[in-house]
Amino acid sequence: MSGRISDSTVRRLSLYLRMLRDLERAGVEFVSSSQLAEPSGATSAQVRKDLSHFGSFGKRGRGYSVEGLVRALEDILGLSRSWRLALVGVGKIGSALLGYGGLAARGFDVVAAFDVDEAKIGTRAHGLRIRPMGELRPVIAECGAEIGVVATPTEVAAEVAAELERAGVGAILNFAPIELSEVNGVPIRTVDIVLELEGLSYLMSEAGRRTGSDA
Amino acid sequence: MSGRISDSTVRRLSLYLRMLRDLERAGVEFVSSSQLAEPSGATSAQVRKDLSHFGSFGKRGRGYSVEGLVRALEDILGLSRSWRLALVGVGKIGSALLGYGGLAARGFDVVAAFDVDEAKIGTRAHGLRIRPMGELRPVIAECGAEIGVVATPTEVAAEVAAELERAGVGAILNFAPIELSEVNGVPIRTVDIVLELEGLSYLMSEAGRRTGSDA
DNA sequence: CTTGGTTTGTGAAACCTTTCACAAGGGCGG
DNA sequence: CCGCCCTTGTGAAAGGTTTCACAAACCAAG
Repeated sequence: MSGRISDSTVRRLSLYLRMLRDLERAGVEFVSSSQLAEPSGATSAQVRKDLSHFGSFGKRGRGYSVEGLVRALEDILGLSRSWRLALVGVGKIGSALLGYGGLAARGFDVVAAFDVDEAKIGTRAHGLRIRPMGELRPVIAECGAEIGVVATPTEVAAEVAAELERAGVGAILNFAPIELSEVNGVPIRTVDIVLELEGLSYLMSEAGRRTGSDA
Repeated sequence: MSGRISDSTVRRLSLYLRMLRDLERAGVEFVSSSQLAEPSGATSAQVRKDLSHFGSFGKRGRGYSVEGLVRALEDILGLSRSWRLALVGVGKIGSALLGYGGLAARGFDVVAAFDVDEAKIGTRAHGLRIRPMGELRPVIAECGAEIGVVATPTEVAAEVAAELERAGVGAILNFAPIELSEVNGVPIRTVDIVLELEGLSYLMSEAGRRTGSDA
């Protein structure tokens, strides 16, 4: 067991955990790998392989204890604790994040928000005071935020990410449509809506080319 | 050349195109695969392989014509036209999308918006009238939207996606934290912020385990 | 026209992920 | 306690993606 775990495996673990929590709430006690596989579009073998990287959690002939596996996955994914987020850029996307209750509900608390806009600084957005960029380092140090969120215009995203790293965050979530390069081992995930739309555009064009070209 | 193109290849093509457009704006005429590779974190060989699936676009010894490759990639990705989006759910995320100019700037126009909330229906958000869910089918048919955007609560996301499919969209972008299964060949991309954060949580916990466990 | 420096396009190799298939183990009814 | 059915955990096989490495092609200079 163990080794380097692929991104896709970790993604699936999150999906398994989601389903397991639903099952736990529903009072189910045991679940099989094939039941677990269904909602994430995986196969039962994949579920078992994914889990086998971390240990042996099931009972042969019986399946997995829902409660046991929930705890195990929370441990593996680092979700038995909550994480503090520092948001940079309180524009459209930043505000939406602040107002999105789903984050706090899943253990991701936005504890600080920053912006360059003088008009916004000092005001409150969803109960959080917006601070000037100059305070980024001390405030992050003080409140102990572990994850930085970049919700700024593209032009300054790289600079902001670097500043967040210097401020000591352990990971960065980026919403700007730019590929930020991970440095100092601080992992970065980019959520790029335009990229997703372009992927769909490709698939639709491709489909059109296949069915429509022989007219 | 050609065959089934992987998701990751298509993602990279989008990134190449972004860089190429910058270069075109800057007046650069030729670019090599290694220059093109840098910002997306790919290798020069990967750039060449990615492009080779679609044809032969470069000149040996010289590189790629920036303008030529921009046009070629726009064609491949289906971006020489613009696409119409129909948004379902004008809550936090939906509003942020409506207000985000980056979409229209890149050829993705939101042409219709729907919600169940009686208080919102009939009002305007960023210049677009919000319509009741009951009008979804006729309105989508009328305005010819090709892409449906699901920005609803998780509980109704699957139902909404199915309804969008029935209304005739060719692809779906989903913001609800649920894995929607593609049916009838209508591709679905999910943007799942919590999943990304959990991925970061895993990496940070892993890093902590490695460096911190031998204390 | 020839030579030298450069970069593409591409098979082959290396690497990584997913699927297969089955032995090993566990529970339950009798 | 025994035998049957079920499901896990896992090597091996298959399938896919990335990297390597080099011949073929192009440009420019002489």
